[in-house]
Amino acid sequence: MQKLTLPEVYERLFTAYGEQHWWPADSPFEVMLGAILTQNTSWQNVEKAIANLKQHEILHCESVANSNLSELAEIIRPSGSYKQKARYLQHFSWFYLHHGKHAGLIKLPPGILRKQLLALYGIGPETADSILLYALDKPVFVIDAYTKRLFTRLQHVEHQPTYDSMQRYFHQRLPEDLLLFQEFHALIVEHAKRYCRSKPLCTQCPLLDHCPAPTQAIPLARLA
DNA sequence: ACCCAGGGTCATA
DNA sequence: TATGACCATGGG
Repeated sequence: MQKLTLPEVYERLFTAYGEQHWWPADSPFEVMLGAILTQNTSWQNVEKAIANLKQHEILHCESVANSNLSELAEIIRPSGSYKQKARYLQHFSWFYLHHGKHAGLIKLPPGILRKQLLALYGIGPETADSILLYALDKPVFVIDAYTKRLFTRLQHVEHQPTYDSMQRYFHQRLPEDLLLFQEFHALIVEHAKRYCRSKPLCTQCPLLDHCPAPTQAIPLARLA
């Protein structure tokens, strides 16, 4: 059993699952809010929160920035951790309203912009990179718990890799291609949904013959 | 009843 | 630096 290269893994996932059409949203701002709302939360619950925001017609940075905090919290309640996330959304919306949307901040180099995002309350590395990749079209690879689990399992990295080391691994081995980065991460998530702990890897897994212990699930919590 | 979800912050040692 | 508690809804 020899190790698959990253392009080979991508090819297999793409062949198995096809285009994923990420990120599902009507505007870049909706992508940004979705990236915050989906923190440790199923996308199904995020959809409910976004539907509520649309129904109240406040899915704009001016509206969220100026909304009443407790009312905003109730509107996004289905997404869980709703009081925290209401603050996150409002902080981000203020930032985007005053420094992003009309100022030239989003034209800054990705590395500079990434630091600006990371300085915001409620935005960590994965959320920042999701915003950069899917809302602002910057070629930045997104690392999540699924990515860590899969590529630990495929013996590309050691146990408990850090976010930055994992990201460097992908950046060094893949061409800097926006659409590739967008599609690859979406495919990893789709793969994880099909082969998660409750649904062990089976004979239809496109990576089965290169997985050393396919039926042995690694708890996500151990890969944080 | 438990575990998890397209994480992040904060207090503690 | 490295764990652990906490956030909190909804589905399996």
